[in-house]
Amino acid sequence: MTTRGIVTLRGESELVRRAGALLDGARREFLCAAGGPETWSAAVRNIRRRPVPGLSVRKLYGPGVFDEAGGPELLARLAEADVEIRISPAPPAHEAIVVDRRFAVLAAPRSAAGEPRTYSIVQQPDVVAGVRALFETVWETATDLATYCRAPFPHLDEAERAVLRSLAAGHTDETASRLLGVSLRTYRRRVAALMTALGARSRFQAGLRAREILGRHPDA
Amino acid sequence: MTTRGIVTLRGESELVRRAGALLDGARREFLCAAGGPETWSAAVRNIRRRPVPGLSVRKLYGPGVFDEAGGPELLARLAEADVEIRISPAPPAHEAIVVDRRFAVLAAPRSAAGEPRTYSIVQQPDVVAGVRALFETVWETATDLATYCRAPFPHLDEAERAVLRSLAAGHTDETASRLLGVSLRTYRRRVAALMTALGARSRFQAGLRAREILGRHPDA
DNA sequence: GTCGTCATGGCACCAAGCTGCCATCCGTTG
DNA sequence: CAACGGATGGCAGCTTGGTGCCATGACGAC
Repeated sequence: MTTRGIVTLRGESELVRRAGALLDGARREFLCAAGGPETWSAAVRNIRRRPVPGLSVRKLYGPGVFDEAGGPELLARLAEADVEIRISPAPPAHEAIVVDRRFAVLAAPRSAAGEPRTYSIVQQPDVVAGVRALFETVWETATDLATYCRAPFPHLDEAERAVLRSLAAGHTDETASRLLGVSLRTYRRRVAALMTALGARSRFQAGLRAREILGRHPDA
Repeated sequence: MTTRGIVTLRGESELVRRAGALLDGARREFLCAAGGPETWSAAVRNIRRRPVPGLSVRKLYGPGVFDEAGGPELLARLAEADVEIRISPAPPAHEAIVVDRRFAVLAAPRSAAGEPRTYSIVQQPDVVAGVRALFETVWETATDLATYCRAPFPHLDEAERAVLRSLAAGHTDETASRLLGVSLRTYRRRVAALMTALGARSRFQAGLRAREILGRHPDA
């Protein structure tokens, strides 16, 4: 049995001061998961500005990035800088960074007002590998930014979700409309509206997009 | 800045001996991510046998569980024991356990023959929360076992994936068949076969299922 | 060679889905 | 009250999808 340490830093300023060089030293891989653009303040975001040849940078966001101030701008800048970006319907609640499979930075939840947020840096190989593996798994099921931009996750109201559930259940329009207690015509109108909202040209595409939006549990 | 430790154990026997009681002490939540059933040997799996009232147990596997020996049996046993199970198309490459939001166990990759595998136990709150958040994100996009059992991810050959891509692209059957260089009749036949393989009753359902199987990148 | 099997493609027909048009029934506004 | 916008439902007609039937051609087994 061996023991190795975790370094916990208090506040972003300390993070930048003490880990900035570390983050900036990424050579092969830089993975970052966050809910929105505000996650790492400008100070943190500004480290790692210079492009590094051979460095693969991947950022994972929630659908909220676009809603927050500065989100679209940030994404545009990142996309230009050869950063791979994907959107996950369920954003990670805590931010995480993994660099070169060597270390991981994990952010604590936003703390009470005034209290500085803490950031923990791990170097232990099993832990870094474990965090990285989870990141990869989420990455695999997330949507590429370009795809997302073509048709961002729309906000669906309850009626629209009901239609979606009917479709997911595999009913014909006939039975689905009866189950929902509306006419066939209305049901079809709603399906059409839904497909427009999803930016889908076929019901198959609508199915694809629906799964992205709802996660895998449209019946929930 | 503070430092807190990680405990690394060598081999499952040491894990069971030293962390068995810890794992067994789960009171509220027990999360486990693994590629297949062989992940934790019988010794590890046997701890935590007694049902604990109020304890929520969630297990996340890859599609490989069913292929490995003992997989279906294990799942059947777990399902009976009120364990929530979901299947992710991209299984986590490293196993992870999070207990009561208090600590996480992360397994190293399978080591060379003879070498005991190592397991690292973390208690630092930020790290545990970070690992847990990533688990949750994967969980959200994974498929419930019951759903999966109704139609497990089939193995698709290249022709079938080509059809799938066409559908995902939103082409009509007419254009899709031309693009694939086959007749309309043949294309439709293939779509029908695909839907059967996917266990889908409508193209919408096929879309849902397709996304589950391919992750979110059918075009790749 | 002759089978049998299998994937293909053409044809036809039916079922399902899509949508334009119009009438109706709200609830709101003036 | 009338006027309006918005959601609804019925109808009709067109497009798309789904499938049974049969003919053809490729391939391997016999």
